[in-house]
Amino acid sequence: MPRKPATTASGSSDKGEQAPKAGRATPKSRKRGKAADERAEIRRSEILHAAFDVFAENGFTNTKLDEVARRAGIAKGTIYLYFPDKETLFVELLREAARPVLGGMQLIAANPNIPVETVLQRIHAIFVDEILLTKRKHLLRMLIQEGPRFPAVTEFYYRDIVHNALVVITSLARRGVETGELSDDTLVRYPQLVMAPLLTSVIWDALFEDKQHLDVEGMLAAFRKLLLAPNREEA
Amino acid sequence: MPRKPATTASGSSDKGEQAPKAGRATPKSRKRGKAADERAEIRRSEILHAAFDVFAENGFTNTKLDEVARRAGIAKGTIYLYFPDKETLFVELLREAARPVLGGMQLIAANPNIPVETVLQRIHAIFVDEILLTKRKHLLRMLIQEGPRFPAVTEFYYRDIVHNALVVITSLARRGVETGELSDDTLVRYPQLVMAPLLTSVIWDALFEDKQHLDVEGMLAAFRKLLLAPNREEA
DNA sequence: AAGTTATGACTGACCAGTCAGTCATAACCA
DNA sequence: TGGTTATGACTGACTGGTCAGTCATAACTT
Repeated sequence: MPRKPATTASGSSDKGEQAPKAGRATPKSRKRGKAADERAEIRRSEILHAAFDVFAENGFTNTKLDEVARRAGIAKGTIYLYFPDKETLFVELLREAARPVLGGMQLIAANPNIPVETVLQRIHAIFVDEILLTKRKHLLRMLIQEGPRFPAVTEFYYRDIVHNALVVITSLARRGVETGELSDDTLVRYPQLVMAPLLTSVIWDALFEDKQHLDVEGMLAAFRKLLLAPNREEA
Repeated sequence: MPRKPATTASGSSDKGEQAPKAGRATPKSRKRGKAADERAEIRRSEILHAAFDVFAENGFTNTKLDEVARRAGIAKGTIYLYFPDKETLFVELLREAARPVLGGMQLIAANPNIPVETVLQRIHAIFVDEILLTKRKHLLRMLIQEGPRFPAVTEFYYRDIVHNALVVITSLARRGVETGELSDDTLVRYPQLVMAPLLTSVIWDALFEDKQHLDVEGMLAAFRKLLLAPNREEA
């Protein structure tokens, strides 16, 4: 919950002002040339980068903007030149973090006629490389917990990531059924299943990996085999 | 005038006392009869019940003990007569919440020689009934996010729930392999797979259910079929 | 110099945890 | 039994510390 503003009883200098809570707050570069614009963009991403680390480590509420500023090597006030408030910084961060996964997804979607097994493998690989092996896994955990508090975030993730992924998987599954690579229409009806072991991996990694190792690659491979194997005839 | 001095001889009875931060803090009912002990137990569970709701709705950090007190219909101070601090209240709550699942697990473990399919079905059913269809699903999401901050919690959950479940599933899988109900040893090597669609369901429910309905029972059934079906021969 | 960007001390809301004091009930007394 | 005292569960105003967001001022750019 965004804490109340500090309502300083200062001068009455509000005259319309910014529309409430509307995206970008980058220093208004009216006359700035590309040099300054570039610098601003760099600043912005420096802040996002620092924010990424801190949010991933501490979650939304436990992240202090003082800490973000410290890690970015700037003063706290500077953050507010680039983002209107903590929540927006958080949302932008999640948007940013989604990019590589989204990109990978689209890349896969653009390439039809590759064996179903290969595509599944690639989907799993993207997830492992871009999430499980990076700090993004912590953002994912955050999303799981905090998502409901930020409708804009879940909306974005559903529309731009989840829906896309499911479409890709579903059409893939359809093809698999037609070509006989898949034994039934389970994946067509429940494409979410493809992501299930991935989510499980992230959760296991965060909570229990120190107690018992989980061979994620192995599990994913075994899982794909389950999905594919139409029939396992003995010799 | 804030707070009278009036030095009542109240707090002069400390002699060793409990070690700091160690479990129970129930009002020391030394001479109280069962009536009072009972009342204390009721109070305790009233607090836990209120805390359950509030923690489930808001997560750890966003839960205000003032709110817990309000919902329990008591004063905030009273909470501290039963729990030493917020964290302990939280941990006890999670312990309490784990019981039914743990119980169901043990029940299943105690009954060997039931078809593998049935056992899997029961494991899924317990999870659905006791977690997905209750507010416990929110606690589970919380655990996913906050777990790493509370080692005592993950330790407890691993030892008492997860490990148990995996043992049950593993031995079940072994039996399945022997009897031929399972086509290979995937589940023996990766028993975590059984839980994967369940976790996915909880996450989907929290984030995307309002955007797209997921038929959990159907997905679980389809998934079990994948696990079992050793071969799907056409007629 | 004029305008833009950066700073960090400051403000006020917020909240976990405390403790002096209250009061219903139990225990004791005549 | 009726009256008195002791008990301790309960209360909620209060403290100390935290932190999002502000703004007067400084530093830099052009």
